[in-house]
Amino acid sequence: MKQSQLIFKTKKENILDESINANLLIKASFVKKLMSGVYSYLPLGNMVLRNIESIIREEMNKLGSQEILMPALHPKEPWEKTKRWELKEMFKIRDKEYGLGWTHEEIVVPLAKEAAFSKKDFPFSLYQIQTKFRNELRAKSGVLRGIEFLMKDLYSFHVLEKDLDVFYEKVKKSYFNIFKKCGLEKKTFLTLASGGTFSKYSHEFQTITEAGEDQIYLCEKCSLAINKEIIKQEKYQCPKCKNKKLTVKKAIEVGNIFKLYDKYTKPFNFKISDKYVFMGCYGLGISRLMGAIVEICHDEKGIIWPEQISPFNIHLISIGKVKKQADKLYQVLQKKGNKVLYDDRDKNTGEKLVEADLIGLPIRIIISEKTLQKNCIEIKKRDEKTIKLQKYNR
RNA sequence: CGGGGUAUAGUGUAACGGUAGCACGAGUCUUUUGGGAAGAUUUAGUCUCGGUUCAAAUCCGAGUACCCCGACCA
Repeated sequence: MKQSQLIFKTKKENILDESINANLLIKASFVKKLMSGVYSYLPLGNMVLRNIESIIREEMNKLGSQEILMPALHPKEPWEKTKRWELKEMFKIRDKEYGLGWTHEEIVVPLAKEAAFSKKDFPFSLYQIQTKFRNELRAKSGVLRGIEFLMKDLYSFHVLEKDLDVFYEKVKKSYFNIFKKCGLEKKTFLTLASGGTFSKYSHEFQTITEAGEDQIYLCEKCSLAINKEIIKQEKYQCPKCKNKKLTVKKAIEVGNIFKLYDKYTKPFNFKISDKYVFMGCYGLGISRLMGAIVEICHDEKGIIWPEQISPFNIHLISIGKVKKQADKLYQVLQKKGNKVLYDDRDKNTGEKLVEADLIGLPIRIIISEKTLQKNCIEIKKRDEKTIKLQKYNR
């Protein structure tokens, strides 16, 4: 894509009173804040979301899960069955007869019940990538905590409890594959959290960052983390290896998985051979992941996108009067299968370089009169300081 | 949802109850072209509703929005 055609341009001014992710994403025009906790995703930001989605889809499909898309607009009745209609998370609209979905157990359980009648149908799982609405009265921290946000939610159904256990463990692994591709693997920890009334533990996936709103207690021995709720029950020791030296860190919860057992299959009377179906749910905040990536992957100059997340892999920048040669190089790079953002604008060099660092694509290629004199182009990785010259015959 | 604060142009700010100004940004043109360059020129604002007053950005009331602390959450 030619940068001259990018409608939303980077901003020079810093945004005050905002988190790092909001400042950088707004400044580089990946997002635009519409109101507190609600953002528009502009072309570059939208590309990032799509990239995160495709990483997730790949992993979900490996789990054998099938993708569906449920409505965001829900009727009151199923929520009354589970006694969750009155929870504060629900945005109620149209004389409070409809609600905007903040999770989808109430919709997916009746859906699954209609489809699965015999033991042969099990186990199975369904997932969706969809906009959720959650009536947080205090949205903050940029895209880390929206009242409207993009989420992947996966629901699994099992006749046997041990099948639920097996699937649950598979999801854990699959989530770590996702975090790895998102460049968050070193900072993201499996965290023990309360399972609510129906199981001892659930698991959160917490990414360590100063922007995080949670505190986790990290066991350096077995890299398990424990959240605030659990730490008191466990008397300040690691439940796994009994280590008492725990480090407190600020973190953001990017995912949460629960064994729900029959909590939601019971109210909807979803049974196979007279026993309630076992269920698990597995959430992953996609827009929140985007924010977490920015919080982790940036320097004082701007964002440093991990390869698989970046909207483009190459930022081609022309300096000076080399339009013909640069246009040609743009074509050549694309033909080799690269996704290229081509800064073809007639702008001051400094501005182009500063903007490139801000936007944060993994590889920067410069073509200028200077490099062409040596029959070269200049290649620099965003996360490295060294500049390499590479032979290039125009 | 509890507590506190703020509201003037895209952003940041100024104006005693008496002419809404400055800087940055953005647009156009020219020059410049290896780290947000220079000149010329243009653009745009008092959150909403009500009250007090000869006169309100300024004082008062209500609403709304935003920010901060807490609670909750992907």
